[in-house]
Amino acid sequence: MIATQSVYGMDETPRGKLLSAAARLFREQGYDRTTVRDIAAAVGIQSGSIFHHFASKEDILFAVTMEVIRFNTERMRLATEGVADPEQRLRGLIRAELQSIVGDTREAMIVLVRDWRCLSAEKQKEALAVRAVYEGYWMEALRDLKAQGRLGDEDPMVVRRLVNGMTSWTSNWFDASGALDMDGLTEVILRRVVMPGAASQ
Amino acid sequence: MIATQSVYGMDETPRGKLLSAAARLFREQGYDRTTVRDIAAAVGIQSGSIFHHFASKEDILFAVTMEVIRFNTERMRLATEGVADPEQRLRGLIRAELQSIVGDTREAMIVLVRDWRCLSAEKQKEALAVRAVYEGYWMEALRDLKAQGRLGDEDPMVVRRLVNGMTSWTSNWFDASGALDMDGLTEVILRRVVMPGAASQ
Amino acid sequence: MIATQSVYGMDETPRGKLLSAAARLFREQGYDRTTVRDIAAAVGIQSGSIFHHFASKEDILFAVTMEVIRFNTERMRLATEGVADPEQRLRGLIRAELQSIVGDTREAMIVLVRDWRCLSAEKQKEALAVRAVYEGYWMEALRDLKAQGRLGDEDPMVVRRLVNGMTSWTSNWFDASGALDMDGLTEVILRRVVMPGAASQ
Amino acid sequence: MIATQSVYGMDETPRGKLLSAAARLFREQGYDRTTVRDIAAAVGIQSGSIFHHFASKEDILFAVTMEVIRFNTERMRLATEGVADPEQRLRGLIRAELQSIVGDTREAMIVLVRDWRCLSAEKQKEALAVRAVYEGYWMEALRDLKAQGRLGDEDPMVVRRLVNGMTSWTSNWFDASGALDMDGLTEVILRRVVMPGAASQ
DNA sequence: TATGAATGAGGTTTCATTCAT
DNA sequence: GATGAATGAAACCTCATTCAT
Repeated sequence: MIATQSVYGMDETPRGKLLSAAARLFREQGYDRTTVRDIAAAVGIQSGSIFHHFASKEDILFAVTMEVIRFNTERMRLATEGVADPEQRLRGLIRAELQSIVGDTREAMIVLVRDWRCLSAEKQKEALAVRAVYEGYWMEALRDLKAQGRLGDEDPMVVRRLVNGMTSWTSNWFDASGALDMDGLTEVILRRVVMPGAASQ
Repeated sequence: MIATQSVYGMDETPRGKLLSAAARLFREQGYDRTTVRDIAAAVGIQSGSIFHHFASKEDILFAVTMEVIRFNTERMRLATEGVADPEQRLRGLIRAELQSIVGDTREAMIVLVRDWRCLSAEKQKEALAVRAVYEGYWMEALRDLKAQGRLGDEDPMVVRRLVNGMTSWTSNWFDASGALDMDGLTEVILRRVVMPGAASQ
Repeated sequence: MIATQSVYGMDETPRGKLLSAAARLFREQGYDRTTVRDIAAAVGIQSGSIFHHFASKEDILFAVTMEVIRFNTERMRLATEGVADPEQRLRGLIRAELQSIVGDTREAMIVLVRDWRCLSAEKQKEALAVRAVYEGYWMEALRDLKAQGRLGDEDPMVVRRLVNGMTSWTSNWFDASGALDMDGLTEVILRRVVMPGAASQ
Repeated sequence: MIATQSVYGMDETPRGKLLSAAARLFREQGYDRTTVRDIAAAVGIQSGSIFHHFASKEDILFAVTMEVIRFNTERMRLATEGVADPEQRLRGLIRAELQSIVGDTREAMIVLVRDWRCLSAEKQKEALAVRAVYEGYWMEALRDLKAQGRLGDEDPMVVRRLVNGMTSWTSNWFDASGALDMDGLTEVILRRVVMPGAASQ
């Protein structure tokens, strides 16, 4: 269930190495405080050379954003495809979203949320279009769950937002080496969503 | 239950007006992208004059941070004081935290979360010390609730973090003019925490 | 007849000193090859300080352009006002234009012609509007001269352009310390315009 | 009388295409604002490949300069050879110079005048040496004309410079599709030079 | 010959902060 | 307290040129 391949485009090419380094630096220092010299130094080239790969600093942020959205959208697809039971699908989505936020794409996800506003309006729009597919997987599972009466009276959209809040916030506190592991946390969050007494898979 | 007084220190004094303007600008543009000239212009003075009120730009961010933490800590105190039933206390805390995030201290709360890292390590530490009181109210209520068996098997600390995620994230989506109002949302969140079948207020 | 006051705006203020230095450097090296550091160094300030006086490097070029157009337009006005005879007016205009090109505003005039294209389209338009008054003095004199039959069959507009070519080009060859002085050259050019046998002043 | 062959060296070879493209771009944007990438893109190669044809960017400007000087010097030779009457020779020279400035070598001639200073002192000297032949044709004709008394008291050298100004400036205003064509303009300029009452062709 | 990634110096501009008035 | 010119470090980005392939 856990994606093990590396993020698309963050490979061993010069461009891929730049993206990985940029994601890490953006996460550590924030987009505005990371200089192109920082990024260049992290991969061992001169700052001017960056502009053979990206048109501007913002373009690097955009690339990081798009790669991580695409990668995690694909992860959501894999987490739900062929799974009939909506609760099971929801479990997969929560688990996958946690994985993206505290696991392999951790750096880029934090950047995505925090430095979103550093993208121009056009680029935000472009990224949102891709992001819509991602949210589609969630809404489909939650609506199915509601149809089965396992969401009580709650609005699936509101539930999605509350879950999104719970998962996003884990970047501020979750410690993989602590007592609670990712599977355990997945179940805790799932219990916040699915009605306990209700019928199941 | 809703605090109506203005945030301490964000009054009609020159200093207070600077803080209000800074909070708004920081929220709109981010701390790094807001210049001291922007802030000065917003209150009708010259940029050099700001340094008669604050030692540095970072000091303005720190002041905004401290004011909002102190103000909201006081709000938590008021929301719980004299309330015996832990569920009722929790309801008050959720309601108050939502108020702080999407209501009167909205601007500063977003800044607090997003631009936290722009504070020096020392200032972060100082702010965290004050913040501890705030978190104390939450943990007390949750532990009492657990003692009553109304939290199931969940770890109160984990629950607090999930709730914090849910409330914080509302800044990204909650619309006060929508179908769901703040009291309604309070109940939805409360239901994610308190066991349904269990005895109550 | 010769203007002796200094060019408006190129005075002893910081801004004025910057404009004089910029005009000289632009003339010597061209606009593109002159750096703001060059200009700043020429007046003994740091490069960043330039931007308290001008919004951009192009703005400096624009200021030089506008000052010299305004100054020389005023010079044309003085050269013709109260002079009834059109040949005499034309003599004054030629003399004044030579003065502007090889005399006191020499630096800026060369810049005006050569680096004109470095101005944005909007700024070019704005400068041209002011320049129109300048050309008005010429056309008025030449049309009066034609009405007196002292221009033969020539089109006054074409004559103006040929004169403008002759005067502008002097910046490439005229040597004030040579055998031909400015008054002498004025007469030579005037003879290229006014029909010899015709009646005169 | 009008040269119809293309400028030497600006042929269909890679080098020739580069020179044509460079002349056009230099004219449109100025030498300093034209990048080697612009030039390379205009002929469909990569910027690095330019340096197989020219040692440096300045070398391209120098080549454009030399080609156009050589080509127009040859045009002057053809315009005067075998013509005995000096006025007739002068007419040919004016016509040929206009042709070079507003006709076939328009782009390069504007560059020659405007970006002359972008050449190193050595290259300027080398180009001037070739240019001397060109000016020789003019001085010969004007001295002969003076010897015939058809230049009045004017200094032939000064007259040459005034004519040069008139012809050069046409690049700023002459419109081949206007009422005045190149032959008409030739006569207007010629009348500025040759004494009217004097004997002629 | 052609490519295209890389260089590295240098360009314009920004901006928090200082300080004489 | 307020001003506003000045600082000076540092930011993003450009671009002629090189060179391994």
